[in-house]
Formats: sequence, structure tokens, C-alpha cells
Amino acid sequence: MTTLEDVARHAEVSRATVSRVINNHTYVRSEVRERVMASVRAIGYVPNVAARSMVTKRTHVIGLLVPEFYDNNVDDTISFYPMLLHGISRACTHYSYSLLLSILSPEQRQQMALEGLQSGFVDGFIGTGLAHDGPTVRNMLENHKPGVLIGRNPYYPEIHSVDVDHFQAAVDAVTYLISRGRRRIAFLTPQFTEVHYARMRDGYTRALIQHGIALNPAYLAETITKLHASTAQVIMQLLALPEPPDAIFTTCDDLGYYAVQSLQERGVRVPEDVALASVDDLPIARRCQPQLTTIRQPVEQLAERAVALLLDAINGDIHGGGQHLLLPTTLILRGSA
Amino acid sequence: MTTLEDVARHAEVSRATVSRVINNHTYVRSEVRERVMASVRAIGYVPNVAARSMVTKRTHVIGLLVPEFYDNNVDDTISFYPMLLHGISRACTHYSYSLLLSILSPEQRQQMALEGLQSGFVDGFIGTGLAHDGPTVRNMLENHKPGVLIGRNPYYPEIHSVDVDHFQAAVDAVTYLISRGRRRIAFLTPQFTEVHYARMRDGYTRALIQHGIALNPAYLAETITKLHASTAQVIMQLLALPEPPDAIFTTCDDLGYYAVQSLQERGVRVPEDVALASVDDLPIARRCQPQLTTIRQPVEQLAERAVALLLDAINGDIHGGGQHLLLPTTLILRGSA
DNA sequence: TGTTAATCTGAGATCGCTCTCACAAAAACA
DNA sequence: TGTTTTTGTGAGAGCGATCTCAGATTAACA
Repeated sequence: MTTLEDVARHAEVSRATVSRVINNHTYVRSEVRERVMASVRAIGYVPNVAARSMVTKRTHVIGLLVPEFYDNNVDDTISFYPMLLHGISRACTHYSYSLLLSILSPEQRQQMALEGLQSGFVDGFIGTGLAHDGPTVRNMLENHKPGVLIGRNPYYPEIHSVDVDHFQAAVDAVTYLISRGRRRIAFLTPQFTEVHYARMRDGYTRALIQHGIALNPAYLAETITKLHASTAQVIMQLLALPEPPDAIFTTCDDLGYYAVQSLQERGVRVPEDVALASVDDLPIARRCQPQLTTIRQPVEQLAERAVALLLDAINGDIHGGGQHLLLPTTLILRGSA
Repeated sequence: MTTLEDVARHAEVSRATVSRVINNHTYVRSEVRERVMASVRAIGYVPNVAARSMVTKRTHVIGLLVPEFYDNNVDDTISFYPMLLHGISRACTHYSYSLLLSILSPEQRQQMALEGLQSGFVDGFIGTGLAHDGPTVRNMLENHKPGVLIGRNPYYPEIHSVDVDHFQAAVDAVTYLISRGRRRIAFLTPQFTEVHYARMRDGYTRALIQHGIALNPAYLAETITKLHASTAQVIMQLLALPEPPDAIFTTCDDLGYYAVQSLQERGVRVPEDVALASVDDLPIARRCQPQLTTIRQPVEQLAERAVALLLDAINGDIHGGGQHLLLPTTLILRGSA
């Protein structure tokens, strides 16, 4: 490990001058600058980040908290978080930041899980899939390191956030179904308490109201898991209604996929008998026949904006309270509706 | 940000004593120890990692290099790397290490891509999917920070590695097909130069020889991509042979999945007419009918062992040259063979 | 050519920690 | 009770950088 001192000796200048060259400061004779850079290359000097960050109070590292996205025991589609992770990593590289990754198990999400993150190791962090009023989020605040949440947190409006406009997404999807002549539109969601599912139900309701369609409570359906079995069961119940739906809006592609399967298994044609629109646009959306008409979430953008917002916060470029970005979605037309 | 100094003042002891308490050193009166710990809690002290690592030369961070695993333009199954990532993260948490993630684009993989990793920021790193003789790997060496590769590197035996025993995997799969009475077994692989595909071909050959079955060069088939179209095309060619195969061994589940689809589209029954065995055991293996009989790779173990090996290397517990672990696989019997 | 301003360079403090070393107090031994 | 050993504590150096400040050199101006 070579140090600044070594370079200084080699180039016959002082530590301070080498530091100036390294950090591209002004007031260094170009001749000297050349000489120093040559020495840097010659002895293969690389600055020590720890030492540097001690004085600058910057590490150029951001922390990322994501929930576990893969469970070996469940035939699930691992998709959203890896995509997000991908985008965030890309954005970090773009801004020449490094990424410290914490994949939190459900228990860790319930505990304070910031470990090293507190210790001045990161300049800020991005949190996703955290319990809204959980200790991790509270920690973000107390820690008063800049933080950005992906997904809005109704409890702490002072934390910056970036989210997809799920309300509008649902309005768009349902409006599209209506425009295709459907009137008996069911709403199918996993039985999870996550906020965006509720938002989508609001959007669904809004679209119906806007078109003067009465809300039928029997059409509000929930599945216990995101898997085939529980989806099939709910589909069966819907089909058994006196007035079975002629369209279904599902809040995620997994459900959409299994819903199409379940419908077809019961001899129902998609989209002729029941049209289906969904949300996510994951690879799974294209793996059934017909492929899913779905709302694409701008995951890449979500990641990019989250990082950009965080860096702004880190650099003190944000004044006033929490910033909340809401990104628009796009309806992708395929065969299912 | 509170410092050791603050705690020292609060507890009315010296910095050194606080440090002893924090690091669980001996020679501190238990009464004093209590007092210090109380102060730590009282003022919410968290040690500064940068300062600490300056003197200990340890960061408790390991770097992970993975290739990009998601491409929005391709209907691909994102699976292996996220799973691996997951496992590595879990192992890190277990050993209370943090994880610095670098997702490398193809270009970055070709360049020197260790950026911050060199700067003493990580104690060592794990590399996956790197060009075997590429600059990144060379950097790992010159950098003389401990490193572990997932997947063997034929060029640098001195770098530790952990890998799946693909040779044996292929032997097992093909032997199983033979045990089911198949004799005309095709070998189907993506046209990639990666070493493990070659290893599997060796295993395939070995199994045939062991059972006195002549190798038919026409049965060695390659697809250009891992997608449906190119798989379907190759399957068509195989079926058009004078002696079409009665079984196919595919080197990855993506291919197995599309192969089953392609066969069925052409009216070939699986497994009655053509049996199929594959390798990976990704979620996609269970998404076709019949489900794929496949070789499960111990991804979780792979991750765990890689981390364990790296930590041993970091702690100087490994003597002699590069360690090379080869993990066994398991044959998962499902419907396709 | 003398004075002021702009440009260039180095000495040394500082960041927050660990760790060695010297010394003080208590315990064990003679 | 004096000496050695064990135990407990603090002073201070050092890790590798940045950054302020003062001094030196050169350029610009009167």
C-alpha cells in the first residue's frame, strides 16, 4: 500500500501538493502536476478512502436496504427487487458512488437493522419494502443521515420518497377495460396491507365512478398468497357469482398470470369471456397465452430518481421538507384485454 | 456525531479505556466497564468505521462483482445471480460483514473495474461471471487483496474458487436418462464459451462411454441465444435427423423450458417420445408441463462457501496455493424424464 | 524599479480511532 | 513488611488523507 507521502517523496514535492493534484485543485504549476501524476502512475498509488473520508466526512458510498426477494420454498417470481437493485446499481455507477447492500430478512426489518450504516460508513441510504412505522425507518430519521424511500411512507412525510403513481395506474387500466366495453370489472389483489394495493383500489373505484358504474363489493377479491392455488380458488368464487365479472384487474403480474391460467383451466376464454389487465410488466407477463395487458412500472426510472434525489439530499441541495416524486406508468397492450 | 472522546469525558475515563470496553479487551475493572457502557448508551455513541479501519486495516466489508443479470430488452429469466447475491448477502450478515456490490456491465467487465475496491475499502472480494483472463481478474491478483471466484478460472489456479461440479452433474443427468432406457441422447447447450458448458459436455460424453453408447456428433447441438426462437430452430433440426433423439440433456433450465415448449408445439410428447433432463432448478423449471427433471445447483451453499473461504483468506487461515472447492449437485426428478 | 496582486508550495493541525508503553494500584508471594 | 507479579489506567504516537495558513515566487501594475 503506497501513500501520499510515498508519492510526495518520489516526485520531490510536499504531501499537500500531491493532494492538490489528486483532487484537481488549482494553483499547481502544470510542470509539477505532470511530475506528480507520473509518480502516481509509477508507484501505483491509489488514495485510501478511509483516510480521506475521515476528513471529508464523505465516503461516496450509499446504503441500500431491500427485503429478501427470493425464497427457495416458494415458486415465486423474483423480479421487482432485482430489477430495482439493478437500476440503483447502474445509477450509482453513473454518479460514481458505491453501493453497500443490505438484504433484510423479515426479522431484521422489524429490528433496527442499520448496523454499519450508522457508523458513518455511508453518506445516505435508500430504503425499500420497509415497515412504514418500523424501527428501521425511525432509525433513518434519528440517524439524520439523508435517506430516500422507494414507496411512500404515510407516517413520515419528512422522509424523501420516490414512488410509482399507482392510483393513476389503476385508473388507466380500469378505464381501458371500460373502453373495451367491460362493465363487470373485478378487482383482484393479494391480501397484503401494502399501501400501493390500497391506492390501486382507490384508482379502481375512481375509474368506475367516473364512468357511472356502480361498485359491486362482491367484485373486490383478495388472495392469501401470490401463488396458483389461492388465485384459482378466488377465481372460482368470482365465476360462481350470479353476475360473474367480464373483466378482472389484478394488482400484480404474478396474480394476473395465475388468474389467466385459472380461468383457462375452467374453460373460460381470455379475453373473449373475461378480459384481464394487470400491473407490473414483469417477464412473467409475457409467459402466458394470451400475454398480459399490463401497466409497466418505470423501475429503471424509479431507481435513477431515487439515487438522484438522495445525492441532492447528501449535497444539501434540497431545502424544505420531504420531497415526494410520483412517477407515471404506461399501459402496455397485449392479448389479455 | 459523537466520538470516543465524548464518551471518555462523560464516563470520566480516558479514551484508551473506552476503546478497551468497546472492543471487549481485558483489564478493565467491571465497575468502570459498566460506567462506560452506560455512557455509550447515554450519548448514543457509534464507533466511526473509517477511523477504526485506518488503524486496524480492516473494514469488515467485502466486495462482490457480478455481471448485469437483467436486460429489459430480453425476455430472460433473471435467476441465478439474484439467488447467488441473496445467498452471499445472507452469509455476510451471518459473519457480520457488509457487502459492497458492483454490478458490472459487459464493458466494465472488460475494463479494469475495481474502482473503489482497490482503495482499501474492502477486505477482499468475490467475483462471478468475469472473463477468465480479463483485466478484472488480473487486477484481483495484482491488488493482492484476497479474492474468491465463483466458477473456476483455468488461467489463474492461484485464485481461490468455489464451483459446482458440473462434470458430475452432467454424468448424473445423462446416466439417469440412460437408466430410463434412452439411448439416443442429444446434448443441447447455449453457444457460449463458458467453461461449465464444456465441462458438462465432457460429463455427457463420459456417461455415454461408460454405458457403451457411441457418441453421435449430430446430437451435439448449440443455440445462439437462450430464447424460444433459437431453441425451437435447433429442436427442429434434431427432430429432422434420420435417427432423431429420444432424450435431450440441456445445460440450463431456460433452454430446457423452451425445448419442452418447442417439442410440444411440434406434437412431440414429453417424456414419452423425448425425455428431457436439464440443469439449474430455477423457478422456470416448474413452470412448464411436465415440469423439468433437472439438476439442482447448490446456490445457497455456493454463496456460503465462497464467503467462508474468503474470510479464511482474509484472516490468513489459508496456507499454500489457491483452494478450489467443488460442490455436488442433486438430481431433482419431475415429469420431463 | 518598487509595490501590490496573483500564483504556487510546504509545514503542521486535524479527523476518530487503536495500540504500545509506562506507570499506578492491587494481589500474590517471600 | 518488602518484593515480585498481576491487573487496571492514561498519555501519546500513528494511521493516511485534507485543508488552513503563512511564506515564497512570479506577474502585473504604477
